[in-house]
Amino acid sequence: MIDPVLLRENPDLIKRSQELRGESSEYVDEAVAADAARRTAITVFEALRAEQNAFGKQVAQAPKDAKAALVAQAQELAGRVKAANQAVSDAEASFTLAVQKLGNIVLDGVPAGGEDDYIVLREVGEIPAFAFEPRDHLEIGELLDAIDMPRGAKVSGARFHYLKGVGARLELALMNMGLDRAIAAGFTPLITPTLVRPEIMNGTGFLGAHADEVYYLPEQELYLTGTSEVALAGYHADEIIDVSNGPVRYAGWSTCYRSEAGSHGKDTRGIIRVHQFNKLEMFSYIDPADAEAEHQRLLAWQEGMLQDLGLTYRVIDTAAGDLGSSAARKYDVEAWVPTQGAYRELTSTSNCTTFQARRLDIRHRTESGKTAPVATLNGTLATTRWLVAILETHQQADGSVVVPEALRGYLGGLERLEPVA
RNA sequence: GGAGACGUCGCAUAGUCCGGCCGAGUGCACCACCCUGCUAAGGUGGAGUCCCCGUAAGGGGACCAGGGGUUCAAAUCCCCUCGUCUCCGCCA
Repeated sequence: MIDPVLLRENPDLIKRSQELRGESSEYVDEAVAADAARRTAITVFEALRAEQNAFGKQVAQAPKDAKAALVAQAQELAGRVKAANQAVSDAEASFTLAVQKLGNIVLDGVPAGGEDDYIVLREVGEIPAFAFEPRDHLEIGELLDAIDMPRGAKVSGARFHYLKGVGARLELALMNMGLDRAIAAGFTPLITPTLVRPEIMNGTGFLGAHADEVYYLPEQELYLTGTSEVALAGYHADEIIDVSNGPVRYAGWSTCYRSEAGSHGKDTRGIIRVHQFNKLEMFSYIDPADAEAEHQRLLAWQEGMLQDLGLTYRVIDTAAGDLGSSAARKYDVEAWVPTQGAYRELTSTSNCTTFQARRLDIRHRTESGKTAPVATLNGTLATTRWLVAILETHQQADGSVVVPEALRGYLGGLERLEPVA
């Protein structure tokens, strides 16, 4: 949620941000008006309530014979208080509705525009060349008996898969490698719930633009999370946490569920886009002043993973219109996928500044002793999709795959994945 | 699934039966000062969160798990939801 004080005092700043996102700046005016209406309603109600409170004391102290008359008088006042109270509730609901239409304020330097207006910050590594016709990840996965799509479909439907044998081991190895690095960097591992209550799902902002991609269990009113970010952000909801000695960092390990509504026909082959996958997610709660530096650190850890896995990648600064409502800036690291001849997103790291924390009511105590919202940041350290780039990049003519050195320790020293005869 | 108990200001509790003097007492912990010369105790004071008005000083409102209701008035009475605990049943 946008800072209401900022909305009041500097609506133009928010309008500029909305324009960068390609969204209506009229929402800002609506929110400002709703805020004014809300405050007026509060003032009216509080004056009446003060009167009622004073009256109540009189009634309590009045001698018995005078009480009846006073009570009769108070009844009329009570009616007005009730109406004013209802007016406040209505005005607050309208304000919330209006302000929730506003996305986080985009940081300086974020490119304007939509999905295709990203800026490439850097390309790292050589585009791999093959002396043979490279196989795509699914073909390799099947040669290795590592990925089983047909049985995934039989049991659960399209976009479900089994990871088997070295495939299963490879994913666990990758996750463990990420986890070890996260721990070394000061992250506390956290295996999170993947079913969450509506208020948490809403608080993290995923019921906005992503609402149709979210699985929902109406019977028990629970949402399946598409990323552990939801449970990680919700972890400290309604709390005042101590970030005076540096960020509070968690590495969340969870299965993720995405319905992928609206992406029919896209990436239907293999495990690039599936309904269920695993992910290791970094999450930081931090003093807002340090958020941008932390964002760079998260990005560096992500890049370190890609580099040590021998993957070729580029880093993009996502355009404002492609940010998602909570993020003020987002970097994607995209790995080269040889058979697609394209970079595909493997990680994403977002700086949500205080937007998400304000919505979830996560605060810290500033030096002056006041409370203020913290900043939250998140970034992917490993996911199932990485197997695509690893398998394709390190494949050999005979169908085997060389295991990147950094991963071998997590596979019992295995240096090469061999096709199953 | 059945039966019951409970949810109060960091922690522990009082208050709820019999509504107003309770935004709320006490203990511990905390902060400041004082006292004491010894490793701990004593004294005084302070301190919650959120919001509104105000340049400010200050004033006002809300908050007793959450929501709704009764009432002139609700921590206290009624209903619902959530959570915790105990017992029984069930358990791939």
